[in-house]
Amino acid sequence: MTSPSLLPITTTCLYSEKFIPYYPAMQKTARRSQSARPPGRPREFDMDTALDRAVRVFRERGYHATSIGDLTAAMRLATGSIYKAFRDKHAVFLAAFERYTALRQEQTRSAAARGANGREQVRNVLLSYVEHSQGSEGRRGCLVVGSAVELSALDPVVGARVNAQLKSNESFIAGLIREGQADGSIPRHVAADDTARLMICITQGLRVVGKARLPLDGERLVGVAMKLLA
Amino acid sequence: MTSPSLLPITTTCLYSEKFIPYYPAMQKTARRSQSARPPGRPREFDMDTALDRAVRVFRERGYHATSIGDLTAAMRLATGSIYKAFRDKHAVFLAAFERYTALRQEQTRSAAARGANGREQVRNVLLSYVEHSQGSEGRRGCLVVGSAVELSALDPVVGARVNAQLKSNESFIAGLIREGQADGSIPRHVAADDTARLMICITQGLRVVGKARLPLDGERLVGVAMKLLA
DNA sequence: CATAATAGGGAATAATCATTCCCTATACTA
DNA sequence: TAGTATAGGGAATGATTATTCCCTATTATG
Repeated sequence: MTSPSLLPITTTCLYSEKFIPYYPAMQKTARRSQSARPPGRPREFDMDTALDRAVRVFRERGYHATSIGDLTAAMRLATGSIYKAFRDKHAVFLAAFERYTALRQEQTRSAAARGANGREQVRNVLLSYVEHSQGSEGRRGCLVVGSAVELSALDPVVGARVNAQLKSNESFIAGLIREGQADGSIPRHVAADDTARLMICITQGLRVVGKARLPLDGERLVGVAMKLLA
Repeated sequence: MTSPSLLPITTTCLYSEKFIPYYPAMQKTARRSQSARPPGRPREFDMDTALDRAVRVFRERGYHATSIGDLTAAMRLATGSIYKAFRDKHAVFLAAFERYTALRQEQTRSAAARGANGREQVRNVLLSYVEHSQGSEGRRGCLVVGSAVELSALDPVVGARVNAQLKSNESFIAGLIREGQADGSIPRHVAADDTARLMICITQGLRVVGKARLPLDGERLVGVAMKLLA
């Protein structure tokens, strides 16, 4: 969100050597504009917008079925330009993954924030997941689930990222449960960690089921799921 | 299981024109051995064993990342032989999918059968899913989940199969819940269909989480999940 | 026993893919 | 204003892919 996405596409690969936090490009361009000559045609390119479009393609087609041609079309960047901004296809994917998780995390946190107490916050998170797993958005799929299934086992870099993301989501939910126990909206005897892990299974499962076009009724499903907090 | 897997690899593509139930090869070879001349070298090939090996590769690598080379190595069949037995890679995948779901269905039903009443049967099904989602078996992944995520959206044939499989699993669980309500082990007020759909989400989510190498404790997770039948 | 038919294999092919290379138009510097 | 560095583009490349084609060893039949 608060990222400097307006950047020129440099000659040396910008994104992802070891994939430093968000955009290592920042430091690089900053450093260059001091010491060396300024660039030729800085036609301010919105890399976040391009990445959003890459996210969309990767969500729909997965990693292997997405060709560089698909990416050039979606990102509106020529082949050479993609390879100047990213080391390779894998680096584009990693940047898209990072972008996707950042956006999703924000959506989930803000859904939680709309709840008055811990219980309501968990409920809102689950409802948000159902909504995102439904309809056209659901059919587009989740990049975390997609990466877990398609790449996790054979790509250690993606595997680690998926694992970290799931753990982060899980501890977020566990935190909400503990909040609920503190504010009295969730009984003390609820096992926060086990329940959070099961809820992560539910959220990830919702994405699978939504992608397979089974209809999902938020009120009904979450109504049943809230029994887990009884 | 009860399928005639010992078959020669015929000249005309055996499996999957429109993918007739299990092995259309049966009728074909039978018909030929009557009218025309008998074959050259019928070195009884166990196609089910070959398919099991294909299943393994597809589960580990997914569809797109599995090359014909991977399949020849795994199935111990030369390129030409694969293309004599199947129309194309897609047909191999469909046959592997069918084989996988048949085996899994059997495992799930027999897990359920070990329960004394409806409640115990649901419990056993969930426990069975956790076990299969764990460890090396879990990391190998589920072909239904993999197909849902990687192919469902763009491949209508696979999409329909995945959808049907999920619905079948769901109605199996709904049936168990209703049995439990009949035998008194599950309260009447439990919404069978909604609960079954949520449980399908749990099972599919377990496969995602298991593939991402999060540890899964069967007793704890299922213990929490059984609250859904309260 | 000779013959014909074909199962199974693997080299050849054609398409597609990721990646590299180089060109051109631009805009800042000197 | 002339010079130059380079952003962005797109053709060329080499690797990999799915698929086809054809060869060979085998065996039931006449």
